[in-house]
Amino acid sequence: MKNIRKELIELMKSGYCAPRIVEIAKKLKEPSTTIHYNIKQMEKGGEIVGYRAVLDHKKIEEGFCTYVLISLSPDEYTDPERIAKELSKYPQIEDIDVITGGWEMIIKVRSKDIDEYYQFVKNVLSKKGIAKTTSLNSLKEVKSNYVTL
Amino acid sequence: MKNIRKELIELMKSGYCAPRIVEIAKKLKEPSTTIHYNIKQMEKGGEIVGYRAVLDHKKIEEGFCTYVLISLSPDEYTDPERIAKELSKYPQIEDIDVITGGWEMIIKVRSKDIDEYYQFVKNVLSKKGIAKTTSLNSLKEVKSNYVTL
DNA sequence: TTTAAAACTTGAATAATATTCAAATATCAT
DNA sequence: ATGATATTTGAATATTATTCAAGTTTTAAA
Repeated sequence: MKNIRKELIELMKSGYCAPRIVEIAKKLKEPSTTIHYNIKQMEKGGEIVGYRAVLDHKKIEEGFCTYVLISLSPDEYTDPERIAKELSKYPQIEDIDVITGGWEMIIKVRSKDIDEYYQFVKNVLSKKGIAKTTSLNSLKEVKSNYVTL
Repeated sequence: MKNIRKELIELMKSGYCAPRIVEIAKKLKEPSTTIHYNIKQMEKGGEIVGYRAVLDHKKIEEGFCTYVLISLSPDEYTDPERIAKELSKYPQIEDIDVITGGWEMIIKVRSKDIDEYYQFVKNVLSKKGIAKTTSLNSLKEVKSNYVTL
């Protein structure tokens, strides 16, 4: 056995997928060439950024999901995007938003378990510029990526 | 013109997409039938829930993104999933998690603008059982769905 | 260690789908 | 109104997914 499934999942997490033009055409009762044309236009226009698989993270060793509210140190207030972009390279992070309210940033992190998450906190969230973090751990994922689980 | 693009987007938000088996096979340098077999197995096993388009919400009239921290009233503590499941039917909500910490639930909501969001708050977040909400508005989406924007 | 069942891999053939093309139609800007 | 640009569409072609059957590996139990 080759155990390529981890690699498969990594690839399909953010690409290597495509729209099903014929199925959409049937659903909307339009010619498939019309659907094709419109989708290509939306890709060119940037409305559609890509295509990906929706995964059940409990089943792929990523069952530990945390939302982290992040407070930056005062000297970073002027450019929260700098730290946000630095964080974006970590594959464990699914979402990053700069926000209003009592914190400057929120991120969504996926790890195998609390031990792996602790490693992530030590390695990534200890960066200078990050003053304080509040971890909100997911007890039950009810809806993810518009899909009710 | 038919303006089917809204419908296209709604369909592709949570389905009507598929993996690109030949591309994956080339990338991993494996026969496409092997990739096909393994992906089908992961679909049957539930690791892969579906396939969807990743969208630039700023460009599709959904530029207003809010994370809402939700406190439930004490009599709902025993079953936070009941309200979570009720909320899951609203198409504006991308994610719902029951969480630990100072709140019982977090949701991610997409709307056109603050007016539309206000309608959502009035219509949806006024449900009995929800005691208090804290809205964290996204000022800048840096990473979404594992894709850096 | 042997053995049989189950799971996985793979190439060849086929079925299904995406893409290209060209012509017709509709929309837009002036 | 009018020319330019964008969209729709069917037919032809190119590409890709799927099925199938045979071989191989892994697993579990004696």
